[in-house]
Amino acid sequence: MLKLTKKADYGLMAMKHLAEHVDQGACSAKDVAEAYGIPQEALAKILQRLAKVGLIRSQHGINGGYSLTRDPKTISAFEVIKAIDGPLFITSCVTVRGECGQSDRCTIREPLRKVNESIEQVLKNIKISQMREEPEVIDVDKPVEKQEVKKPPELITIS
Amino acid sequence: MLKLTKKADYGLMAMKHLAEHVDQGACSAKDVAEAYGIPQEALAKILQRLAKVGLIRSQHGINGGYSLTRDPKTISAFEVIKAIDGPLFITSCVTVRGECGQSDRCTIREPLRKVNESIEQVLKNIKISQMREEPEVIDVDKPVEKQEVKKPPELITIS
DNA sequence: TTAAATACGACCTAAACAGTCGGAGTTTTA
DNA sequence: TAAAACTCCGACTGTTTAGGTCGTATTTAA
Repeated sequence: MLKLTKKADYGLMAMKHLAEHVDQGACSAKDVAEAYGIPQEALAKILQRLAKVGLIRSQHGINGGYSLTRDPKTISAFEVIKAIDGPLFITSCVTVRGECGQSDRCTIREPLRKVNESIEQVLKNIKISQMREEPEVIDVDKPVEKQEVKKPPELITIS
Repeated sequence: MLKLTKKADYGLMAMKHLAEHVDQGACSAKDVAEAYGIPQEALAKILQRLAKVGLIRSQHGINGGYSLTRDPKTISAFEVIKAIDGPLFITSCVTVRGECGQSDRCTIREPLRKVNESIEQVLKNIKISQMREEPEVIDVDKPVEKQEVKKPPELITIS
């Protein structure tokens, strides 16, 4: 279905939360979990993985928690997702060795690899600091004309 | 993990196969399955779904099978994947109604929706007729300098 | 020392994925 | 025209994986 896991979702939310609270020291997993209604233990495990790869640092004990190690402007969604879900491949065929389980000549491997690269670039280009909820409300019942015209700089090309 | 299902993989392979054999009438599910080592019945079901949405037409009886209904230049990977796996959303939050199960204010919904749109565009821009295996061999052991510079027109921007 | 927090592993449940089976519908051919 | 050969079609079943829970150990500040 080509969708992100919930863990990755949670991780992105947590990273954004940490980015918005850099001034007030570390945030505990409990705080973040309660803020968004995420199961505490599940989030804790995610934060541990983010800490393991160095995206955030952990602080034990009272008033401990997690805090960013870098400027949120420099942290991409790709890094976060990769840390949580592992390397993301659009298809099971596309591995490092490029071995297709079923057939020797899966004829669509190379084109899909390019698509994969494109998606990686999209995710690499969006930073934690950019992830702000726009106040725009999208009403699906009353079709607004301008709704789809609002993103001229969003330009995608594939060779 | 953000990966395609095998069914979508199979579907794309089959569509490409049909595109390459438009001149010789319909191809049976058996033929396609044997050509790529795909379980026959599994592929049959996929082809059925593609037929249901009108991307291909089915023909019963001897010498029957499936054939494209449109020019492969006009069929995008997005259409095929959507027909097989259903509407693809990068995150479980992003539904039509935009309701996040856990929390009322999942603060990353809008940014991820944009990413989702970008990925859709990538998949819409690649057509079945374009999916050809390039002869270029990528050797991961011997790092080639030019390897990453080979795609200047592959340009992606996100606002 | 105690309370509050992370760290880490094992375990369980539910849902989606991957594949299989028998049945229904067409076309051919004798 | 009727049976046989070939194909599509839809329901069904195992297996994997994601998502979440629990328990315990470790660290730190008050």
